[in-house]
This record gives sequence, structure tokens and C-alpha cells, in this order.
Amino acid sequence: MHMPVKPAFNPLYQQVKESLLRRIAAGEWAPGSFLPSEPVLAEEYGVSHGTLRKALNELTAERRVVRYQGKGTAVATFDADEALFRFFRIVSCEDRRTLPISEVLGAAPGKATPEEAAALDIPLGAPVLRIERVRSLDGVPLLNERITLSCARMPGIEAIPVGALPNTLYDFFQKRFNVTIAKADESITAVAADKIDAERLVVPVGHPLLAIRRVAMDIEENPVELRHTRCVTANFHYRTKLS
Amino acid sequence: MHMPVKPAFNPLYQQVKESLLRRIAAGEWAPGSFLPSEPVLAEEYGVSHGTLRKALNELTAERRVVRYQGKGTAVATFDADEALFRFFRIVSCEDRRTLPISEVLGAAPGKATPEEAAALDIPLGAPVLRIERVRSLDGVPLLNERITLSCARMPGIEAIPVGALPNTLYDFFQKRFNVTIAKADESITAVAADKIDAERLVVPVGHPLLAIRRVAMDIEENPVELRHTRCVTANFHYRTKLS
DNA sequence: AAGTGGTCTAGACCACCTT
DNA sequence: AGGTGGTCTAGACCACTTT
Repeated sequence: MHMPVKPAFNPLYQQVKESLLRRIAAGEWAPGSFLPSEPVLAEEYGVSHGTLRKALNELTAERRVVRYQGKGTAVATFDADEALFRFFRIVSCEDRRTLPISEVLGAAPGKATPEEAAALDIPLGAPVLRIERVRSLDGVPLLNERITLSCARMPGIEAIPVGALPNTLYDFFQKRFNVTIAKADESITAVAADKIDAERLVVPVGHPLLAIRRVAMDIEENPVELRHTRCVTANFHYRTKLS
Repeated sequence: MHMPVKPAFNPLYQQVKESLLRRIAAGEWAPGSFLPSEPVLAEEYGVSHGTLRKALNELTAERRVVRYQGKGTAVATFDADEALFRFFRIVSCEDRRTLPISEVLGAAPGKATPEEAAALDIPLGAPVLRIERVRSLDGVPLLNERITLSCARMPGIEAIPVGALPNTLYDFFQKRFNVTIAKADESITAVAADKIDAERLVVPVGHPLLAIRRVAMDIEENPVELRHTRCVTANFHYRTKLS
């Protein structure tokens, strides 16, 4: 046998970071509330100011935590506008960002299809909640969405009445289930509007639409949500910055 | 008059970072070559190890520089596959990433249109080079591209013979003109194929296509390239990670 | 004034690569 | 062995917010 190539050298600040991450994920400090101060945490972990700082710096870079000079360090939330728009990439031609208004057409429990099971990493036939909704910008229906959520990850969500589903879901996931959406993968194609798209988005059948398939993940990179969106791009477009 | 709200407090490490950035942009160290070692640079700037390190850390995070433990710190290049794919988001349905093969249909000098002038931040009518090309993946024509470059930013590029335009332009920009593409903004819409799209991409007129409009920028955020792409998304899609 | 995060230093030691 | 980047410490001082 070979010796391991990476002999598990784990810097101190990494260990501290991982510990803090676990404690945040466990809910020891709620989103929005403040962590103990740096001197206190350093004392608690028995490390120097600098080492603790390096751990917090990485958590800041990963947006798990927000620091306020003179005040303290808080667990990140979706409250801020910045966070709300992080996963919403549709902007007007003039680059105005407007939060769309959702009209929920229906929400129904079901059993995971092969695609849903694969995307959400759950067994075939596992319980899911499917939401259909149309989102409008400036009063114009633009987005036709089908959202699939794993009930296992958010127990009780299938019992939420349709009317109680809020406009901003990710904010709701965090407050209600302590599920923080941290990443999402999107793949985009161009398709022709089918009959349902045409009705809901008020365009002719065959009209070109953006088809966006999103898998959203929590902090630990567990997939939480599968979302299919059909989008009219007459006066709006999908905007992304590469770097 | 009010006093300035931000009294220009500039940390030392920021000043060092900006200085290093200027020296890299000026070409003092070519892409791929090594900077002086950390102790030497610290001595040169009259700062401590830690402060110099913080400056280099930020440059590393911004991918301006690559560090190799035990060897040194080098100016970043586009050589690495990772860098080449950073701005290429079209992948197959199975998530294979293949570099497309370009067929240049033509390259011609011209005068900037209003859209080009606005995007590239140059005067209306300023000299530009326009390139038309079709890119194929796995032998199938997928991308119909029109690229506009400002001649002022890359003097002499209008004289490059069409046959000498390489497959990977950004790599070429860096090696030939010391222009490093650092960022790009893309906006995406869905459109119906026009006659030219249909011919070049071998699809029926009216077929839904992705229309991608990219403005690529160098290190100093000066826009360098405007690119319009029409893309068939039958077996491929545009992939992006949100975080 | 006291507490928080942010910067900076000087020095020790560790991990990795080259010779 | 000697040089490079990477980690860690202890302590000083600065900037910001609150009391």
C-alpha cells in the first residue's frame, strides 16, 4: 500500500472554521444573530487572534457570516436586498432589477420522478412538493415556473397552505426550516413555447423562450430544490457576470 | 461643502496591492514569469511579511497571480485549461466540456456603431475589427459569432491575416498584446433563427436559439471585446453556477 | 470610555520544491 | 541545505459603534 498522498494536514484555522460552520448549521446562532466576539472565540478555541480571524475571514468570503466593524459578526441572512437578488438574474433591458410578484397556480404533494430523484439526490418515489407559479415583472407575466422540493429536507412543508407560500421562497426556507440556499447550478437552453407556456405568458405557441433548469443547494451542498423556468425575453434578459 | 465621508483611509496592504497590480499591468513581469520572493518584496516595500502576504492573497483571490508552495509566485496566464474554460459556458448534456473549433468566415476593419461605441467605451466611428466565425463542437456547428474589437486597445490587430486568428482568442490577446481578459458581462435572451443563423447552424428559420451578448473586460475593467453569439441548444446548454 | 472588528509588526516554525 | 510559500503567535495600535 502507498502512504496517503495528502497526509491529512489540516491547518488550525481550517479546523476552527469547520467547527464554526458546524455550529452555525446546527443552529447554535440563528441567522441574523451575533456570534461571540473575536477575543472570546479565540479564548474558547485556545488560538490566537490572527488564527481565529483567518477562519472568520473565510466564512466572510463564503458569505456565511457578515462582519460589522465596531458591532460584531452575525450569521448571514437573506434579508438584505443583495442576498435576495443573488439568485435572481432576470433584469430589464435598462438593467433595472425588480423583484417579481408571484401568483401561485397550485401546490401539490407527489412522488419523485427519475429526474427529480436524481437532481435532489433522493430515492425514486420519495415524497416531494411541487409548486407551479407565474411571476410577473411590472405587471407583465414573464416567468412560468415549476418547483420541486424534497419534503424530507423541509419536514411539514407539504402542509403549508397554498396562500401562505411567500413571494421570496429562499428567505422563507431559512426562517422556517433553517435551510440556507448557498449555491445553485443553472443550465439554460432556448425552446419554443408550448400551449401552456403560451397561455400563461401570453405569447404565441412556438415563441422562443429561455428554459432555465436550476438545482439549488444548501450550505452543505445538499440539493434542496429543482426549478424549471420558462422565460419571455422581450424586454428582459438573463444577466450574468463571468470572472 | 461637506467633508468627504470616506477620508481616504487606505490600508498599507491595499497600497502594496495596487502598486503590484500596476507593475503587472505595465508588463514588468510577463504572464507566467515569477515575481520576486515574499521576503524580497517585503523588504522592497518596507512592510512586514504579513502585510505583503495580505496583498498577494488578494491578488491570488482575484486570479491575477498564482502561488506555488516552495517555488514562488507567478503572474496568471490563460494557458491552464481552467482559465480557458472560465469564459466558455457551453457544455454538452452530459456535462462534458469540449473546446470548440472555430472557422473564421471573415475579419474586416470598420467604424464603431453606436452599440459598439457604447459597449467598448470608444468614440462613435472609432476604428474596430469585426470577426465573424462559426464554432463547432464534435463536428456540429453550434455557435454563430460576431466579435468586435477596439483597434486602439490592441494596436496592429487589424493587420492580422484572417488565417492567423487562433482558436482561443483570449490566450492570443494576452500573449500578443498583454491584454488579459479578467471579467465579462453576459446577457442572454431567446430568439428565433434568422436566415443567416439558419444557414450557418443548419437549423430551420425560426428555430429557437440562445442569443448571448458579451462584453469582455481587461484587468482595469476597460471593455475590450463585444461579442454576439447565437447558439443552438439541442444537445448542449449554457451552464452557470450561482453563489 | 469601553467594546467590537481591522491593520500591522516581528519573529518562530512548518510544508514543499530544488539543488 | 537553502529557498519558497503557509501557518501561528503575542502584542500594539487604529477605526468604528455604542454607552
